[in-house]
Amino acid sequence: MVSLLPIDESEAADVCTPVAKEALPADEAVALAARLKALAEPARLRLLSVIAAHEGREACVCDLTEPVRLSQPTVSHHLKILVDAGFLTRHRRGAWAFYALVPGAVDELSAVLRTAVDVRSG
Amino acid sequence: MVSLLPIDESEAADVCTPVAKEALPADEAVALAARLKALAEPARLRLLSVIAAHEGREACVCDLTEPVRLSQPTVSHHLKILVDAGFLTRHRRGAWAFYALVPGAVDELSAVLRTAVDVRSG
DNA sequence: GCCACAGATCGACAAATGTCGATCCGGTGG
DNA sequence: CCACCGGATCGACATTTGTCGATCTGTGGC
Repeated sequence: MVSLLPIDESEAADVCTPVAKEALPADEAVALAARLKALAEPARLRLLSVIAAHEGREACVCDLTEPVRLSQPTVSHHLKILVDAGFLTRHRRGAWAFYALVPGAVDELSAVLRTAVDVRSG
Repeated sequence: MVSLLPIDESEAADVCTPVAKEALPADEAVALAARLKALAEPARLRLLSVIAAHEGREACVCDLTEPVRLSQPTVSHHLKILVDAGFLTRHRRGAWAFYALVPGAVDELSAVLRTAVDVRSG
């Protein structure tokens, strides 16, 4: 029903939505997917894990290239993505750049994920 | 330290690991990243959400193309990815293919994610 | 001032990913 | 049997993504 794929603009103004519960809005889906994309990479998961295992939950780049077996530019690239997504913070100490876990970031993401996608049997 | 990026095979046999806690093993990271990748896409998040909002937590493809505004082949493609990742099941009923949520899948993923990456302050 | 080193950025490149139209498959109903 | 409809698969294509070597930036020591 509803034809196949009209995508005509005439239905843009839907006064009353016949759908029972509205799904994830497109912009929310994009935002959530962006954060998930930051985690959906083996190297980045391992980077987070290595940092979490370090004392003080922080590490500099030179401590990270060897465990993940990647070049320094590649590690820097992944770290930037994790910082931009809010999972890490960066602060310089002397010549080194230290990356530290943002404490509740992963927890909060998984909570949002559950409420946005799964049961929500309200 | 440890030089820059040797990647020589001589250290493959590490009898005693000097690292305090071992990070995510590479294969585990790949497996977890694969499941996260399946969710890290706006269209797929919305598909899951639309299915979750349907009565009986299941829907056929014809009910899904319109909410996500994508062509039928693209929707089928995304659904296959979600099935392969274990978030949906597919079963035919007459001419239609019904996709249903796997109840605890997202919950379990977020639990694994937390324990694998985040605090684990043990 | 200059050199050495940690790290970021750039440019290039291969591989993976999202999207669609066209086509193929498989039930339903005439 | 044939037409039709829901859905899967295929082939093509543009975009994104991961990776690296080369280079730039910036900090500290001499």
